[in-house]
Amino acid sequence: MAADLDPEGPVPLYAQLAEVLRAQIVAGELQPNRPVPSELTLQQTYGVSRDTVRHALRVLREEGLVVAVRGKGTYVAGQG
Amino acid sequence: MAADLDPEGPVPLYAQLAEVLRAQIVAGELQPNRPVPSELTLQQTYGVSRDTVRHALRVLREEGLVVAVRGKGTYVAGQG
DNA sequence: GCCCATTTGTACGTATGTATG
DNA sequence: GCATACATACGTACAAATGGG
Repeated sequence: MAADLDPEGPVPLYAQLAEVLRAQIVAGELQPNRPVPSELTLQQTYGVSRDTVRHALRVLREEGLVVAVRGKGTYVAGQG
Repeated sequence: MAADLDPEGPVPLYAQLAEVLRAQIVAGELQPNRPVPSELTLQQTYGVSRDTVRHALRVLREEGLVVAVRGKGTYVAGQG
């Protein structure tokens, strides 16, 4: 599911996107040690810029929910 | 003293700038509860983009060394 | 080893919004 | 109203790492 984001709302787009992805992780739609959609895919899926995508992913990285690997992708964090 | 950054070196500009500012804070050249130079000033002083300046400041914020206050400035963290 | 596509990382430019003074 | 300053968000380009052919 790609719930639309609301550019008009008070919540920044990056925060909205982070929340969407966080929910998918918590719900198990995105599984541990499996890749999150690429930045390009997320851009196209949600109609936002890469800056916004990367800001959202940064939030999730800081929460320890995902791990980015250069040249490969961004993965849902595993057990450790 | 505005040590030049090295765009050719292996260390990212934002990391170099963060290190310069961190050193100034630790050395007391930038004092607690006093403002760090503005993003614009840092851009001009070091000849880097706003993104680079903001990235450097974000690093310092995450380290708890500075606190950004919207509409005012970025301040060296105080004791409490 | 080399080229190429993909993906994340870094860097810069610009515009607009929001808050303070 | 205006200037300053941080926050968000759009765009572009190139570098670096990975993996397939």
